[in-house]
Amino acid sequence: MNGHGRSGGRPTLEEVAARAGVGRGTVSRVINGSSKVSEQTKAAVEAAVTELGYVPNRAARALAANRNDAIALVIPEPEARFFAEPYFSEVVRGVGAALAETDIQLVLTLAGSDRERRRLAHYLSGHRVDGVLLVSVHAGDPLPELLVELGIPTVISGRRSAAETLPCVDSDNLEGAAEAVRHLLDRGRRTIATITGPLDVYGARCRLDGYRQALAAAGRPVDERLVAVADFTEEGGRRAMRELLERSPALDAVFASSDVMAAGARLELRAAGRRIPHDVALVGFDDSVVARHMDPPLTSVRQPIEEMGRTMARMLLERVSGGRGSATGTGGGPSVVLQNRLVVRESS
Amino acid sequence: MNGHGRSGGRPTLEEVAARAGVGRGTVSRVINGSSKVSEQTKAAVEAAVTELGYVPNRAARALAANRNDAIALVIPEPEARFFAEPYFSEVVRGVGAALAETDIQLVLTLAGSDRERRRLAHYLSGHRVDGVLLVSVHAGDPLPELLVELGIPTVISGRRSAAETLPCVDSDNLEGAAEAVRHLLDRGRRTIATITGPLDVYGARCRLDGYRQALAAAGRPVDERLVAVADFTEEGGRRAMRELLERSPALDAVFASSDVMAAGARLELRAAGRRIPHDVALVGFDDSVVARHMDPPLTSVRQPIEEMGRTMARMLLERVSGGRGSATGTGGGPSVVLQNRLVVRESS
DNA sequence: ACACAGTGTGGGAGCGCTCCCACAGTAGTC
DNA sequence: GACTACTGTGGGAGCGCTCCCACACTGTGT
Repeated sequence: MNGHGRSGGRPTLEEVAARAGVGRGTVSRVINGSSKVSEQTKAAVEAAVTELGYVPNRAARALAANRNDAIALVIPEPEARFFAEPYFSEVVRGVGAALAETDIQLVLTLAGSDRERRRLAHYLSGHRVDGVLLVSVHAGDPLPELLVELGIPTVISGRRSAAETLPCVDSDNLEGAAEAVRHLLDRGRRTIATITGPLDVYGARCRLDGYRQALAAAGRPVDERLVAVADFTEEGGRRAMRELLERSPALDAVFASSDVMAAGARLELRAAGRRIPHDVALVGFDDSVVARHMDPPLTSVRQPIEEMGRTMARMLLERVSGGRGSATGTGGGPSVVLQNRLVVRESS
Repeated sequence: MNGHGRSGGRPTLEEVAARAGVGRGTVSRVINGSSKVSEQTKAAVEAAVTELGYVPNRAARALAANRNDAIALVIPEPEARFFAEPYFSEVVRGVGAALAETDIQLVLTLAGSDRERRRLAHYLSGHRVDGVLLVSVHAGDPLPELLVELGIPTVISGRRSAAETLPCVDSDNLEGAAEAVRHLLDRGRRTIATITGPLDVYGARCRLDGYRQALAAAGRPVDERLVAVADFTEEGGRRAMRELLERSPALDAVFASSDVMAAGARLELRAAGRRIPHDVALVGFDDSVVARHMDPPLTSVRQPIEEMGRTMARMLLERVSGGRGSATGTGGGPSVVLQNRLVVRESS
């Protein structure tokens, strides 16, 4: 095509500038949509860009501007759970939607094992992303602190405690659980058990509190033998259900803190010869695909997960770009709580 | 905090060099594990690196070396299918495993809609990845050609036709399907229908061929009314099953080209009052989680999907780094075909 | 006439690295 | 003792951007 120098290579800013008959700075301004450029020059530059098929070199941009145009979605779970739990797919979708309009890349990071966690920490300390979305954080997790130390803007989903310092998006777990229990009471159930998530997850604890409060509000005593702690897995739900049946054979309803655990519970109930909902009513949490496909279809508390993902991403973007001007950094910020909704199906 | 200059910043190569009392070049050599550096200097540099907590700046490296240390896994499917179809999770796992040892980042790209495809094409022409893994390519897809044009090393999974030009990893679809059908014949089934994937997917066509060949080999005529084309979705499988039942009410076995379609078929069979496997035997393909959790558990052809992912990644890495030395580029390369295995469960 | 604030614009400096050329040192050869 | 042939090493030159300062030019007010 052309003689010397570059030839095969992709066009650079400088070449676009030459073509448009302007300076490098001007092209950069046009590309970044910023400040004052006359309509005329702008048009000329844009023409040159299309003619040459110019695409900015991301590495150069990152180096010069000291940013990465990338954020990480960190999911501290093993791969298996990531795919098994539809929760994550919705988060990813929401985050993706919020990012679609921007030129920001999403880096998905699973870190289930300790080894992977270390790799991740190393990766993050390389400052290769401008911000981090942290999903499903357990209580003792050192990751959030690390991020604060590194000064990387972070938004987490699900506060770690009542006094969360990081900006955070949550659903109203307590009220959602309470609604589920009220629904069971309304249906005339008398002995309502619950299967909780791991209690070092704040959200799981809130759901348990919702269960307790709803019972208390209805003037029912809370029998601790009706509470079984599990771990959000199907197998855990199964084990918990077995325990519950042993301890309180007379139960006639179960509120599980996740659909997947409800699926486990269902298997165990069926094995024990209990019919759903005739003998035992079952309610889950998440309203995931699992819920709709269960037999019978599962009543479940629907979290606006996708919206949560979208909100998180938007909050993070604001901090990332806001942080450049103001000195906001990682500092504590607003928290958003979204409402849940009970979806009633045949299992209750 | 500070007015100008570095101070707050992360350590640079130069600082490490100063600390170790060597030159920039030497540090670079140590970091990249390359060529001749005396043991002594090497140790000094490594000490400086740990003391300073040095982590290379990836953007600078990418800019200078003209590479990205990132490859893309492109999945031309909408998000919903990506999560619904366990196939992809296994691919991701395999690819992840192969990349775990390297310092190469995996960029996951879903491109279901046309709009997303265009974004992807634009992204790729920005040369932001060193190579591309292409999964589930349809016949008329322009993406592979684009990649060849851009000179980006590519490995695809599932050849597009018998005469695939790109390096490619495949499972033996034909033989897998044939084995499934032989198994049904062995069980004494006489009227075996099949639900295929979209026939512009070469692998789907191979499975259909396997079905035909197995029947032919057993001296059975192939009745075209026993073949229904679907699209790898549950709903598609359902529709296909309905068709089949209408056209050939006497069928006593179904081979579905994917587990998800088999799940759809099962719903429809059940709705029609056919018992599985008593009235109709059912076999799927993929041996995904769905298969194990179905009621009754589904006999299925197990593809070594994770291994396929691993193999693809390894092939790509070889081309990416090999391509730097030799002039290999994107050119045609070896293709690998892995064996499948029938997993027999209660549905047949 | 002068100063003075605006608006566009060009281009230098520099981001942190890799590449590679030049050169010192050491060792082997005539 | 001067030659070549290494092996390590230092550091210049860029990679393609963004940032920002300097410099036209235009106006407006005195």
